[in-house]
Amino acid sequence: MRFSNTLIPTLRDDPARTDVASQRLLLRAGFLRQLNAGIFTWLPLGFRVLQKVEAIVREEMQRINAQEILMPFVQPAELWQESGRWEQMGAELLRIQDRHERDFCLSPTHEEIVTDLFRNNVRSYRELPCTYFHMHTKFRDEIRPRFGLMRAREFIMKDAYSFHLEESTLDKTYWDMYEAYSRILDRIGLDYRSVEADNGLIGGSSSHEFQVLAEAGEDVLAFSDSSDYAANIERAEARPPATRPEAQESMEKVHTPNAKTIESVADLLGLDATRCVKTLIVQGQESLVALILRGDHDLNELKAEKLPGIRTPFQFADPNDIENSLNCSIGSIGPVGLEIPYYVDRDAAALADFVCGANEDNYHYTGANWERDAHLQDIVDIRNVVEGDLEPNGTGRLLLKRGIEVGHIFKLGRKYSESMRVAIQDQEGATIAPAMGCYGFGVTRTVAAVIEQCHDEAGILWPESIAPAKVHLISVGADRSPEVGEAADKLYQLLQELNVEVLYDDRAERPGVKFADADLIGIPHRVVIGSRTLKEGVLEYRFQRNETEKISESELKNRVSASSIH
RNA sequence: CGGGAUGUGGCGCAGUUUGGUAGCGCACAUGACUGGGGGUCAUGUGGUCGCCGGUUCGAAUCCGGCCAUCCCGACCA
Repeated sequence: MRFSNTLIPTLRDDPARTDVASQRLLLRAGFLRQLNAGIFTWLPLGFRVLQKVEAIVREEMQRINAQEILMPFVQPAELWQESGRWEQMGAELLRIQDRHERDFCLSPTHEEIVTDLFRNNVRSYRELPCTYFHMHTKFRDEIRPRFGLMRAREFIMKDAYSFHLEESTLDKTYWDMYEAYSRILDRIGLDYRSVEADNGLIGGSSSHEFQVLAEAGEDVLAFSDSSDYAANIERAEARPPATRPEAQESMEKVHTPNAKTIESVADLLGLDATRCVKTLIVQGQESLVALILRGDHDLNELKAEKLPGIRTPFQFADPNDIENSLNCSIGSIGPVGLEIPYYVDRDAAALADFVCGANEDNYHYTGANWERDAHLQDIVDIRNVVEGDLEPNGTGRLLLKRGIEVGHIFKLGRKYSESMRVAIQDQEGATIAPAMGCYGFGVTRTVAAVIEQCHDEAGILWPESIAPAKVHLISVGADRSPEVGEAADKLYQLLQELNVEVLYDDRAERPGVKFADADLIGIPHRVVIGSRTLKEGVLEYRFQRNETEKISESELKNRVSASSIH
């Protein structure tokens, strides 16, 4: 690949309004261009990286005997109506019509198509279990595309789907997939964690996300400092607190003018927020419902949404409705004498002598105690864990980190096979709907995740596994010294003969420009040929941002081929 | 959808308050000098100022409408 013959429009300045490293560097280094909100063109260098990621994913899918197919991007509405998702999906599903005014959608995922494929073509239990995958463009009309590739509307995902007669094989495929994802990320060279994840509305018994650790990540993950426990904060749990201490104080009503937040109440009373209780009012199915948490804790809406009697989707109550039914405003609510049903978080339930709203504006109680002053039932876990919490089994403490979700595997169960009437006969001739698993891996997002983890001030630092080329060959001063040009051409030739991918910067640019572009592009091995080193009969070599060395041509072969084993 | 911002050559920006017919840096082209970390000088090319309408003798600038992109909140690979 000759630089002079390749579209690599590097930018001297940072593009405007890009505060995520991956987006900034992909644009600056000439890998990617944005066409529209969340829609991108991959330029030659970027496309090569993409293909490398795809190749690794493909190999690992083949290793676990998944069969590669390619399903359509434009899909008829009928299948989506059959599964019920045509109605459920909302605006995220981009709907279009053909010339006959028939409804179609751009595929955000392929459960319907693969299920239809399966029911029309697989007849016997003997063919199960089986797994199909493809790597294809997806379109999700995200409410807010952002962070470049990390939340694009059009993106490439590897999605795999498995079909099973019995749970045991689903379980096996699930863990095969788990191993495959781990291998993919190991091979790329990413620092990642697999975490227990929320299954969302799909349900099922098990779900894991593969999260690449990065500050720019949109997810928060909780890890134990001394065990394997790791979970998305959406579902992470802390060990429940020990038993509640005995009541010491008697309850008193105190005047707390204008103290409407936990912080201001705690300040006013000279107490820590951990001694207070906060009462949030949300929409229930029949009436308003209160959720009671310790003052310093945050509500986890996903956990709350799953409680009986809470309306889905989760919604906080309207402040006017609260005033009307409780006769006091949001900052003054508390469990004592509260006339609507309530749930108490485990940590709030373990408090004694606490402070809470008096259900009367500008008043709070101090020294309140459960059972004596407010009834206590429905003790639940509805808070987000915080750093330092004990992990669920109590052996270590939780740490929080941010991550980019690049993979998600889960067991679908029979949601699609039942709604779409898939029937397979088992050995006894009984007709059953197969269990399914689905396994997504964000290919384009992974490219962004790699850059988030592998870059410095000067540019990208590609791991060798997915770098657009192995060697960046730079000629310096070839335009006025023909020997330099000849030597560089010759080395370019040689490397190609050795099957080493090389980007050859043969432009008549000043050295500074070439070096700056090379730093930006981030190909791991850099070789410079100029009149100085040519005279000495050596090559100037640098690996990533290491010190420059002078090495021989045969040594270069060693360095480059040694690194190709991974 | 709610809140905030921005749209001016390929990129980054000024000009808008106070209307007078578009400018700077980079990039690009040509030439000279220079020659190992984005060099210097000279001469050039390139813009319906997001779109539509209005006010005005005259609009990038004022008014109205629309569109797009970006940032903060709910979605997800």
